[in-house]
Amino acid sequence: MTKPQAKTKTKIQERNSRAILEAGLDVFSAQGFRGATLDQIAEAAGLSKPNLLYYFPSKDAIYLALLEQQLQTWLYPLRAMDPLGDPLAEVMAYVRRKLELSRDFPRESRLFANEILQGAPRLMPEIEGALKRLVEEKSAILTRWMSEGRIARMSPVHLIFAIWAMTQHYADFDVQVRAVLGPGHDPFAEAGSFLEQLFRKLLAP
Amino acid sequence: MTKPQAKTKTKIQERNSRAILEAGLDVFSAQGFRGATLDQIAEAAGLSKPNLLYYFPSKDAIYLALLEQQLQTWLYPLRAMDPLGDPLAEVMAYVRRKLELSRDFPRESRLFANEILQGAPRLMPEIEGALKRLVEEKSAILTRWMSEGRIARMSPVHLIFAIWAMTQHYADFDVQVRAVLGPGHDPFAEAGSFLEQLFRKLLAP
DNA sequence: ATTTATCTTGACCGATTGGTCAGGTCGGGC
DNA sequence: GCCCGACCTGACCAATCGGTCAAGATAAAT
Repeated sequence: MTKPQAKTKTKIQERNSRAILEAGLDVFSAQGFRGATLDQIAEAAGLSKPNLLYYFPSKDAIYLALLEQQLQTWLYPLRAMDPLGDPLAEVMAYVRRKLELSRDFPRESRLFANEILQGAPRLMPEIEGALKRLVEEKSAILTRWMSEGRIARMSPVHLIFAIWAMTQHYADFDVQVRAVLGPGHDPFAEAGSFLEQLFRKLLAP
Repeated sequence: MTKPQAKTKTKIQERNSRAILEAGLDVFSAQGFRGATLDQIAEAAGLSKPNLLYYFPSKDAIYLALLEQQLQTWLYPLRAMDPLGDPLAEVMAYVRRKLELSRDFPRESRLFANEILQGAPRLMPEIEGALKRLVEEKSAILTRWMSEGRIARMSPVHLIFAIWAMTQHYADFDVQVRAVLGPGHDPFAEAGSFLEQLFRKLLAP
């Protein structure tokens, strides 16, 4: 009777919802929220606009569903940093995983970049809440490792910022990176060994 | 008889063109090209929309004028890197100047970030031309310094990318940086000493 | 086979978009 | 005072925006 619910989805609901989110990711990540249009998303999803609005009540709902859906994936690598592991190995693994995310999910990276660039109007609660707590938790671990002399002493939060900045740069500014490098380069492979070198040197006590 | 030309501007032309570009910078940097509207720009400039279009023929023209106007300022710090100077001091000075640009001109930084995020449709010629040549020129200098053993050996282009990524991060993702740091922090001051430490250690031969 | 809930669409709506235009106002030179 | 070009505006336009709706097509359950 009512609009499709999350529970007990039919095959068609499953397929079309997925197609809409996939199309929305394409369009929102490339144009930002305001720049994207329902017509673009509908066409990319292979649906008519009214049919698209049969599955999601509004443009806003699609966008919010995308942000929510991708946030956990995006934070996972930092969550995975193990307080019991070897400090250098843990940080390097984080850098590597974050760069892999940039390489394999550049649209998701640009989706967040667009949102934050425009003041994070819809993501601010998550940033001030879950993200801030996660950074504080991992900062405490980094600080402990530093005071134990296992990695060099520095601001742990700005270390995390540096990892974010440099890995996401290769996703968000991909066209600039490729244009400046010119043909015959593999940006992500080169970035991998460059960042390996950079952080290994930086973290050495 | 014709529309106002660049040459022999009247006082009013001077004042209104400036107000439009200032307002356009505000709106375009906050909303991106597609998200910005002429009404928003006109209101921010204190002009009516038809009057705004008396000074610039189109939305596109305002946007292009802004990109062009700011590009030189944005590239200047890299241009200023002196091949005859002390390698470490020159690179550190570049980092410092780039961070100052992020601090003092965050709107300009976000304007470019928005443009490149969306595939640099209007800036690609400049990126492939002037910017690429500039990076190649400075990369050659960095490479020479490295082979002379004056700074550590690494990919010079990715070193430049790292400087861009980390300094612009503090402008483009300002709201995230402040939200995660919480109150009682001066992001740019902290970033200054963090980046000083990072690059000094990285560049040490 | 018929009912019933799910799925899909063309036509449409008011609001907003970038942009036009005819005509009005203003200020400085004569 | 008058004139002329620079400056400014209300009214308007076609296109596009996010979203609605009634009715038709399709599939699933009985």
